Amino acid sequence: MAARILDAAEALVVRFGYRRTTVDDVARRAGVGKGTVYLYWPSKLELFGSVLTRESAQMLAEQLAMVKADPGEVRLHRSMRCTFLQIMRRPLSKAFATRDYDVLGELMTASQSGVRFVTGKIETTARYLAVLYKHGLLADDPAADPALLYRLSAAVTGAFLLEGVPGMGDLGLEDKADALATTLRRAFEPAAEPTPRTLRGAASELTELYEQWAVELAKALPGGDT
Amino acid sequence: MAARILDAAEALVVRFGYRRTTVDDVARRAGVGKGTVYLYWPSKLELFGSVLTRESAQMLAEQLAMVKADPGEVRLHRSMRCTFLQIMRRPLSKAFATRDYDVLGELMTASQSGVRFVTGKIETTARYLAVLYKHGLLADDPAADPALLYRLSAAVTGAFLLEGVPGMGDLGLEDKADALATTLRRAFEPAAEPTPRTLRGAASELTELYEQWAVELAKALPGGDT
DNA sequence: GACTGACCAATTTGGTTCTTCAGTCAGCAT
DNA sequence: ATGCTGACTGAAGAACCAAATTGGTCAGTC
Repeated sequence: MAARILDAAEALVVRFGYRRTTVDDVARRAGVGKGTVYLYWPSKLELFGSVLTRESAQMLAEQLAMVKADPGEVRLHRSMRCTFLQIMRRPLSKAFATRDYDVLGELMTASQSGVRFVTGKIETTARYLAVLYKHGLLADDPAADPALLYRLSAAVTGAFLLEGVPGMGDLGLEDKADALATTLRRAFEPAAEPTPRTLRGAASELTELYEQWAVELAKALPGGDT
Repeated sequence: MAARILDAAEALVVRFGYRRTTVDDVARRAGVGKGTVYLYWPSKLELFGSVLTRESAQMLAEQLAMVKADPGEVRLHRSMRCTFLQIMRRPLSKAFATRDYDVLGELMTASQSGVRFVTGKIETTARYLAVLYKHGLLADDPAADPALLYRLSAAVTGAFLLEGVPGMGDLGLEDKADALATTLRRAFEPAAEPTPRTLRGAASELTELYEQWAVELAKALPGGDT
């Protein structure tokens, strides 16, 4: 039930944007009464926050599968390359990452959902970086260098926000992802290639971290849906 | 006279933003009639475009002075560090770089001024990069790698646009500039330190490029002012 | 001949009414 | 009871229009 409502909300917000999507529309499309929506979420904002949360849970699951298939995927530049492509291919996440106010409206600025979603992401990124460093996959110690997280955020943010600028974007999406990967590998990773053993070690530890995070995300959603 | 009008326009736009600043206000503050403004500029948009152009001319002059004082300043990470600080310390340029729509309004999106200003900057950056590469100060050949300019834009853009995001900005301005410099040095420059001789060579060539550009910017301004 | 400010068309603003929508809750169906 | 619904309400927003501003012009002044 909750999942059906989320499906409806997602489809509508992608098509019409947050502001122009009414709770009534969502309920009708899901084939339930409006009151039912409020049985699961306290407000419109939190409903759409859940849509975002579900998207990020789906992306996390993809990421997890890729790491399991190839431990090399844990490396910062590989992981971020993949994340970049995932986000850019999902209209909602792309709207969020590129700060598309027309689509997300207040959902972007509201202190709930939107921002909490990002701060959660940042916090987990910090833990991810700590693990990478422990396994020698990061050039600098994130614990010793408070600016590291800022540097990484800036480097990644640029790739997303340059998207909205015309004239600069005549590269394919894959090319842009490669560009981001190159920058990250050189700016944040050690010069030497890691051994397969190292990668497996980091992968197993990160798998656990990801799975914990997946559980946390699932807990934030009403019902036990995908 | 043109300079006095530009001074007035600059002061007012910093304080009230483009939309809330009227041409009448500017004229009155400059102590001239409104018609006089239209003797120098064909429209409000171009008047404020000139304000932006003058700012960038001033920054270019500063940059030039620094390169003359220390040829090491031509290195990409040093140059961009300095540019970052210059822009962030000037309210107008900062508003432009951080896409502050409240201050710049249509001045940002209009096909004149704003955008032409940026495309000019990008074009010159391409020439700047070619010179750096020729002198061995850049890891990759910008002519052979069309994504290089994109990579650089993304890396720099991130530093500027992260500014508007709360929670991430608890570093000092200098720290952020250092962070940008670190990322750029590692991601775009050769690992080896350049020799003083190399730097002097690049500096003299770039000085010429900068001076050419300064002339071009001055030509775009009415009158022969600062 | 350099400069001005009253003037005009076009946009913006302020105020008012009418509509829509987020959120609630009494009641229906099962 | 229990799970769900959709009519209801106040508040926010759209639509409308008259009045005020403002970008740009040009006949006239110094």
